[in-house]
Amino acid sequence: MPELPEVETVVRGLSRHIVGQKINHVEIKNARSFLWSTKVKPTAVLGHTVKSVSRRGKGIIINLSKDYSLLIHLKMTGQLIYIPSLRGGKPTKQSRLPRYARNDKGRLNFGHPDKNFEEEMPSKHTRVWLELSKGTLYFNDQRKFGWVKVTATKDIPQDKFIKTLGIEPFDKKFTSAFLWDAIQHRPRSNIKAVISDQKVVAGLGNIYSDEALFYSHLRPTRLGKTITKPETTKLHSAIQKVLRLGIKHSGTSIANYKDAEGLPGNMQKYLAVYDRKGLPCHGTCKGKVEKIRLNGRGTHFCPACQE
DNA sequence: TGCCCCCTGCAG
DNA sequence: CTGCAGGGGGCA
Repeated sequence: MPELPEVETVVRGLSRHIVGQKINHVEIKNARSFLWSTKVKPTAVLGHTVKSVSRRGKGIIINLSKDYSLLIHLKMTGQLIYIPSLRGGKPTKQSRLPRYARNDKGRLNFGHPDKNFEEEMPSKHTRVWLELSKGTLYFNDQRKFGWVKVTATKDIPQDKFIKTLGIEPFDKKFTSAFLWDAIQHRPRSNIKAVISDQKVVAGLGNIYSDEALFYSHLRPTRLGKTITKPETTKLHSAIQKVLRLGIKHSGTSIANYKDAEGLPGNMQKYLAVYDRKGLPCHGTCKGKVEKIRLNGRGTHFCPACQE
């Protein structure tokens, strides 16, 4: 369930490890996971070098030399994991990655709770992999919802996924006034639907929407037209607060999120309501977290302190 | 604007 | 074995 903090964590990890590396080979194990725009050939990326890695909403952009880019969406279960080439069972000097989770034998265990766990790469969920100069980048995706798309860099703004995205939550134009305006345009929608709409603000998914509403003391079911200006101001800062917290803790690993080094995030330990059904609210209200279904999504809130 | 679909794995 | 997990596209 990668949302903005998880995607940002992956992007930062990839930036550290794959920039400057050349793409030598692309292996496609699941055809539907690999797409290309009509203007480019799927082989266009071969022989090109990674210039930078960035993020737009929940989308990942790997910018290549010769003005090509890879646009990647992890959707629900996608992972982008970089493994350096091994020489004699040890990482080469230039590809050493001390942050990798290792088991007792010093083998990579991908942050698995079982110390002896060793996952094969490619795994049965690897849909695409890119062989780079010093290692391999694996795109794993259990549920096959995600994709890797080859595009010309100049066409990215017109890409059908990118062009629908709203404002970045850390853009200085994302103000409380902007959010107020968006809410006024959706008076009959519940507030959770507004803030998790990627066309409004890009990056909040189910987890961080529930968390932001908790910190702003707003019940997810509240209709847009009932939200006041002071509440909007609180919501605006809560959105930035929960996203920053998520990034600080390297994202939330509840199902299968892993960062670019195969390590899980820690944000699940700091969630106030998400995945805490029936547990006591962290506030002083003595309420218990409730879980309801809203907009077809599991929705968590504290009935005592969210009005 | 809300609901179904795309998929797979896992909890109940 | 059923239903749920939920990002986002597409459709009525």
